[in-house]
Amino acid sequence: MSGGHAYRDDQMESGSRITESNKRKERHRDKVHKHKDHKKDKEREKSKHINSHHRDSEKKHRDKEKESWKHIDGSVERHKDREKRKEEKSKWFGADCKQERENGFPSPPHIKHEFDNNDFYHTPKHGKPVKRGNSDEESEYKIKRIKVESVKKGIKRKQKEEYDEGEDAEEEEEEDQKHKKKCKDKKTGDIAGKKKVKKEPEEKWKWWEEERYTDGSKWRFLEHKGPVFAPAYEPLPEHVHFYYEGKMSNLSPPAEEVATFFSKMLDHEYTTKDIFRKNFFKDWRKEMTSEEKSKITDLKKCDFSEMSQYFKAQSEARKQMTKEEKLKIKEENERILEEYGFCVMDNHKERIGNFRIEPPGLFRGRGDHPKMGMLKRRIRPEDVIINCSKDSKHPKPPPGTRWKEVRHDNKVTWLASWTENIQGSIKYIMLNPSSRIKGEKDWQKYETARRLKKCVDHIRAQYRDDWKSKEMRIRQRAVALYFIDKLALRAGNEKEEGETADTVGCCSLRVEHIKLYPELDGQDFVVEFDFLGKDSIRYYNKIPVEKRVFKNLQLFLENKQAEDDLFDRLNTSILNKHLQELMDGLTAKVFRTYNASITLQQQLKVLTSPDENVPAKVLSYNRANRAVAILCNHQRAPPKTFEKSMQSLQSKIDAKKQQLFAAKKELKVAKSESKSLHDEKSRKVVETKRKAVQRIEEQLMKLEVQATDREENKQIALGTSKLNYLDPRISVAWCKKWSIPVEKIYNKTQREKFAWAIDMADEDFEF
DNA sequence: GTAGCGACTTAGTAGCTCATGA
DNA sequence: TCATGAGCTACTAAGTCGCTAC
Repeated sequence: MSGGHAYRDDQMESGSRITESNKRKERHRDKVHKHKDHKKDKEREKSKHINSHHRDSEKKHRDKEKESWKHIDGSVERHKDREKRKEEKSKWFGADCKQERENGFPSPPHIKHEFDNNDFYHTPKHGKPVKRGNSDEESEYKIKRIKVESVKKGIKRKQKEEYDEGEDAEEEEEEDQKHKKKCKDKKTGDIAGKKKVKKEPEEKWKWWEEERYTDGSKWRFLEHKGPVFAPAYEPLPEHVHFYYEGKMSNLSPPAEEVATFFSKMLDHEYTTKDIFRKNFFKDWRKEMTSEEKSKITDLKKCDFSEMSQYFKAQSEARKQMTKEEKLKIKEENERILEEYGFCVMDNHKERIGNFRIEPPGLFRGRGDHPKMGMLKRRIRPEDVIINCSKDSKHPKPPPGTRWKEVRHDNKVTWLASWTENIQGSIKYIMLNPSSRIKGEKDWQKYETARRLKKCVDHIRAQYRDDWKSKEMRIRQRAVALYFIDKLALRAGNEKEEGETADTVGCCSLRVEHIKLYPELDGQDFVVEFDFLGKDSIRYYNKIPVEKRVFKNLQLFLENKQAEDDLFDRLNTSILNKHLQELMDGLTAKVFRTYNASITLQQQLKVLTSPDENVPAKVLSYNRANRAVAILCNHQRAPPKTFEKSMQSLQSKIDAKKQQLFAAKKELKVAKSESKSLHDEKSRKVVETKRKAVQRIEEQLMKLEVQATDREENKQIALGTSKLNYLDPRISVAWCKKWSIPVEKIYNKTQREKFAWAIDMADEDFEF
């Protein structure tokens, strides 16, 4: 890794989402001259040569890799299997429909038995031992498997640990009993099945051992129940009022609904912001009757406090609900999850990520978003496009409504979509990260990053060479790439002005975002970055760069105003096109993935010491993770209760220290007693006291480690890098190498997402 | 080449849940 | 049993990037 990725404590100190008005002058976005000499420009022969040479080796590698994919692809076999599946499907369609009702999905025939490898999803590695009885029993068992899986994935997700076998046997039995009631016959079969479920751990579908589609399609069969819509607006009770100029006023239901959105946010900083208030008021007025419009003309004269109090009381009442009431709500949510939270994709029941349509409300843009406070309108079935397979049972729209469209596009992964009214962008209903479709993509992402590892030295050599190019566009590209590589900056697409907050990435950096220091704090050629990145999170960093980079930056800044683009002859499209030429599938964001993962791997090697115990090793892991989070600038607002929780942890530590002191004293006394008495009883007392001291020391150490970890994590978010940038196989390999339970670093959801890595990585895995 | 769109990933946080300790 | 707070999940905004039409 060139240059290394320096930790930036100063950045963390000052880093925060910037909300101050970062107004800038009308930006000079005119890039008339940008790339005007592009056609005339030709790549230097040398660079061409390097490129072509590199491309050759890349291609070889690519072909090799494609081959390896092909190996598990087996497209010919897939074709055969498809035929087979057709037959099976028609056979199933003729089958009785009882099962439809029983498992809650209308087309169980398509749900693949987890043991069945006789389908177009062919499992080459392990022919699973399947006990097959007569056909009746088999179909019975199929239903059972599906039910058990759904119960585990859905209702019991939170209570059950996937590696815990025996613990939840009672609950499992209960669920099994429920299921037994649903299945209408064959007592013997049920009992046999029940025993089986109790004894065998859940069989997870190992999609990573199966074929992938190579024709660009994402699925063959897709069936789901459609999205869940936001509940209809419930008007306020009679005694809750809105006041205008101190006078009670009744609002029409549409106006009242929008008013409730504002009143619910009254305690939030948003409602103090001018843009928010202005946008809200403008959109609110659109919902008013003409009478209301003429009456309510000034937001300052509006009093929402009674409404606000009502919602607070409601929220409080929810908290005070009895156990039974809470349980009832929980059960209802579980029922909805069970009904709408899953789909059937290519014979497997898969969890949907977000099956609820976003409810109406006020838009909460981040940073200085010009559209904050605008009304996010209610989405109706008529706005929603459903995507499913032709041969599936299509989801039904709510009574009296219709879908905007039902389409059957298997080149995409979404199940439903609609266009939101704030930015006009499309929103999707997609699968959960634990699904095959997301997992495959994730795995592929890390494989691309690993390919970059093989050619990164060459790419670095080339961009260093390009710093000397005669062409400005090439120099700019090379310097930008250096920043993306060294500092893990995002690509930085251009954004439509006035539509979103003013944030930038590498390619869209402006002159005002950097400062050059020929010498600073004893270091030469320092560049200071200060800009708002994604989500308006501040990026602040002072970094010494190579002389040539520094000189180039000086050149790029010549004759430019603060609001001008630093890289005026570069955009993400040009950069990615160039990267694509260097390596197939290479884009700017691959560098982030690569540098994050390689940093984790290196840091784990450096920080893990073999003699440490498990908590200390986990602390080392978190520190390695933290190094990546700092590199990627993943910040968070310090938790509101941070100081308090640190204080309470510190008092626990103090108490433990006192306890240890006392225990040591007792041990000393016991030792001297034992010395004088020389009997078995006193020796036993010494042993007990010694063990007590040891136990307390361990407890103290755990607390201290916890405190260190928490303190270091104050403003850093580890989750984002863990979920999106760190190849999970590195973490799994580390766990295996040091015998750390994987549960120590991944929670249940994360283990589900990374099931592929947990299964496939051994301790020797190298990124 | 570029603007716009569509599909997807990446991102921080509000609010809920559940474990823990008094 | 209850209060508290840490951890987790759901939510949805905000990015990236490829494709298409002009």
